[in-house]
Amino acid sequence: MSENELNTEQLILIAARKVFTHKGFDGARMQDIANEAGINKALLHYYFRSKDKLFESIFKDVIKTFFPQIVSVLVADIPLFDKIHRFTESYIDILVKNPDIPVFVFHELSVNPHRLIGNIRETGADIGIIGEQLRKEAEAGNIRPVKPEHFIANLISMCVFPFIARPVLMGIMKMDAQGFDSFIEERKQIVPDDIIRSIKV
Amino acid sequence: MSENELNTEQLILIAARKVFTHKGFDGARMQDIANEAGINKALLHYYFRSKDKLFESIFKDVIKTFFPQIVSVLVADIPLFDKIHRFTESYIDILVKNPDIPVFVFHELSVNPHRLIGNIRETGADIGIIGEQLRKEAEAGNIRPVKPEHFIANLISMCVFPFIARPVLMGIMKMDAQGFDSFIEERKQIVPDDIIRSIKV
DNA sequence: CAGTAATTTAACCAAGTGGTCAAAGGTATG
DNA sequence: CATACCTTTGACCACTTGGTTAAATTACTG
Repeated sequence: MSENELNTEQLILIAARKVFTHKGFDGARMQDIANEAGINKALLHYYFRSKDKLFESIFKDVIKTFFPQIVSVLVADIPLFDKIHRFTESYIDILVKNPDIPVFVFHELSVNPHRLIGNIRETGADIGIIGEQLRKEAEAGNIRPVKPEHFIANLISMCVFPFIARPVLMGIMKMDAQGFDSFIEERKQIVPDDIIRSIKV
Repeated sequence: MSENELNTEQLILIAARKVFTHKGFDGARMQDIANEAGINKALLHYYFRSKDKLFESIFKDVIKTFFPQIVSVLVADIPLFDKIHRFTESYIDILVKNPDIPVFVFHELSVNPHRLIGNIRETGADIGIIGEQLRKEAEAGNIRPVKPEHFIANLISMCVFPFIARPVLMGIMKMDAQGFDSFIEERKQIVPDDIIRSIKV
């Protein structure tokens, strides 16, 4: 077997991720996933015992590949304004490659909070470091004092929301798919600029 | 019959809205809705022919009661900075009363864009007026020139996103339900302030 | 109050769902 | 080649689903 050939388990995971993120847990059919993977439905139960178990694998995987990439920039030891620029750019890049993830995650979290919230907690995301950085910059007189909760909420909101509201934004702004892509590309500059303008003294 | 007594059709609509917005179309069961309304399942099909038809009623209704309230402020003939404050306050107020609506709408739109996008188009939301206002304010030297698409995207993002990401934000910011409410209340001031700071000359 | 129409119900149905299982096919090891 | 083990499959099952229907109940109307 060649190196780049995928084994059945990987094949299932890829197919399941595609179907679950597109249709959600309730909308996804085991048969859909089997078809997408080009295998028999019973094989899904052979590798993963149930739909729930399979879903949990996917959800865990999505969270574990998403959050750390984002958090790593936020807690990095680099100047604040650099950090804001880098965060925006890398976050939007990830989202361009995975545009369905936000709606998927937030919907599942909303429908089933108690069961899935643990996966978020486990990531150990912490705003302590960025809070400290904001405090120091304010003390040094580089920015005005800001609450880290709102700073982070603003930053993440402006990056993620357009991907969640894509069809609505395309509607009210009369953009086609290509127009939306340019719009997103522009935001890599606009978002950090506006954020920095809003915190500068 | 007293005035405040609801007829069966209204009863169904209220129950259906609750179940659909909580569980989504795929997760909602006709039996759930019947139970919630305290009626027989067959009655749902008597008043609304199918699950699809019932859902469409709810979705249309949600869109029609949501969008106009938001757009009306955006196109009102009031000074820009007032408008930003009023928009934020009224939008957040609506969201506090209907916290599940954003995730519901965006998920359904994401799972079934072709079928539902018409409901958005019909609202006739238009950013022309606010675009014009921004242009004039920039000409008058009150703000710097900004692209209306990004201005609106920023404004809406910062208002709506916290409601979409509520469980995640509560997790990383270590807030309980009450803490989240205060956080949202704070944003009525923070969001317009930050937006205005970002566009002032 | 009779009779007609609108409303509500319980029982039922066909299709689709997640899940099981025994058997077949494949692969490594002695 | 035999044997044991892992992988894959088609057929199947119990249960849930949206939806139907005929009968029962209620409301309206002359």
